[in-house]
Amino acid sequence: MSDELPALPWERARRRPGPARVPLTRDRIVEAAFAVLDRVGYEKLSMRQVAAELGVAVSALYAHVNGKDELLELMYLQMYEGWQPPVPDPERWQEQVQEYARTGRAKLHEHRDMARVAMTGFPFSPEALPHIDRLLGLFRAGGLPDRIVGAAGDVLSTFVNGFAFEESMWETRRHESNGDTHDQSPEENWQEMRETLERYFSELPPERFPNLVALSGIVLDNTNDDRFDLGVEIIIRGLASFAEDASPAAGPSSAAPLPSGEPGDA
Amino acid sequence: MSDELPALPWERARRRPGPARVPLTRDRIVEAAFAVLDRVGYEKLSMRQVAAELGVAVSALYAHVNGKDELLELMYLQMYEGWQPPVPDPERWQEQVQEYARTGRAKLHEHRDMARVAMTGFPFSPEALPHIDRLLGLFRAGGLPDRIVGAAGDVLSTFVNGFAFEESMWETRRHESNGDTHDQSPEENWQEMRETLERYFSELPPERFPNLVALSGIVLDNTNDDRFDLGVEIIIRGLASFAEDASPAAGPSSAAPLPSGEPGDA
DNA sequence: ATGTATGGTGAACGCTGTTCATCAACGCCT
DNA sequence: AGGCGTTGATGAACAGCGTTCACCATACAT
Repeated sequence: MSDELPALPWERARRRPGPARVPLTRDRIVEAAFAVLDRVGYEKLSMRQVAAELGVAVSALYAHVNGKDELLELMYLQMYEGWQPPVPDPERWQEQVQEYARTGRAKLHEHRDMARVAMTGFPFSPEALPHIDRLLGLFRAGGLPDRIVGAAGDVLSTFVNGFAFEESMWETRRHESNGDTHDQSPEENWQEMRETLERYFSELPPERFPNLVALSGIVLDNTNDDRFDLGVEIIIRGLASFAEDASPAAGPSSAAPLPSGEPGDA
Repeated sequence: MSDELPALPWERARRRPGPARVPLTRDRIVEAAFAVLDRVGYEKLSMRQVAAELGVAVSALYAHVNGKDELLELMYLQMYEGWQPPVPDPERWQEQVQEYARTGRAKLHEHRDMARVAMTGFPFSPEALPHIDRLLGLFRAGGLPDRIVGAAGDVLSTFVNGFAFEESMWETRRHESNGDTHDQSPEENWQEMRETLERYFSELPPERFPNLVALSGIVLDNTNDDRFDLGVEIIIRGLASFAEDASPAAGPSSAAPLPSGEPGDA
């Protein structure tokens, strides 16, 4: 972008002809991988496609990245980069958890099929340790007993990832059946799919599926965002019921003990 | 099994020589796929391996199964076959949910990497509708308001699948690093891995990861089963806090209204 | 100007899912 | 009994995948 000017004659001798060669780096590879992912989806994301995106031979990638697994993990890590759970405020820990979960899902929505990339990799990497530690700190600030805190992380992260994963599945299903009809916004498309599903459920034989037909209207009225928030709220209420102060489930908590005296930034 | 007797001479003319040819069926293919899965794991499960397991050409499979995706879905469905949520007992719905989740995980553990097969397929298939309907019935029997019931299914199934999925990931990691050391039982192996992890966490710099080191002992003392049960309990408590009778989180519930008058078997 | 190291190239290997023309065996009908 | 049609397995092929390796061109240091 900065080399578009015609090269001066004496520079000709120093610069090689053709477009200026930007060096290949891990970051550029990851960036290209995201571009390919957004364009073709997880299933067709391949080393060759990434190389093509960069105008480079496949084998060149392997000088910077150990393999496809590592590339996927790099994407996963880059997604988390710069995102940290908030510094715990014991008065507001429930809202903080809600918001944490919401932006977690939002991050997974930043790129197509990102939830599937996240599921691919090994769940534990050293780079994620600060993140995990702060999340645990958030739960401890809520007054949860230590033996609950670990399970809290399990439940919450499983839900966020799993929910986004299912959304990703619906999305690719939509792509498969819809072909290339770009005439609708994604929102309209979701809406149409919800209506189709609602009709399908409501036309089910009520004697065989009494609960499905009874719930078809209520459940499918909700947007995905509402369903997600509700799920998180269920989890938070369950957690709150273990909190060592009182104020279990109902109403906003008033105060929580054990702020676990952690400084804001280590 | 019934054709092992030496063939009578006049039968020789009718039966073709060599081993009696059992016809290829979907069920036999799925069975072979499970055998391959258990032996080599999800990553190396391929159509060719399944065909080899049956002593058959790859292309023969495609006469009975539409493709690999369908085969995986058949495996997924077969896993659920004959498993139904219990008929709801409003007095005991919380224990029923616990038990339901437990046997769900157990089913996913019946075959290696089964959780990954489950994640692969599309989450909704008509064959699973009775199962889902009964699960929803269980939640409704607990007195949960309708708008919660759908989210309840989300949270619970996401946790069960996600938890088993992570276990599967740890398992394949163990296989990769361990190579072929069959000298330990899986239990000892898990134990050893837990100890390694606990040591790793406890040796982390406490000023950077105060919560991780503080929790390293407590969390890792628990077996996977305990962590799973605890997660389910968190979810159940969260659900119970929405129940329309009283008795929210603490203590065993005494009675629940709205049995939703559903007959045991349609 | 020569040498050397860094890093991209292209071809190859072995694997994958899937398709297709071929062909053998079986039951049925005359 | 003999021919025929159908069913269903076969093997070869195609396109694509992840990964490796000998080669080579460029850029810098001597």
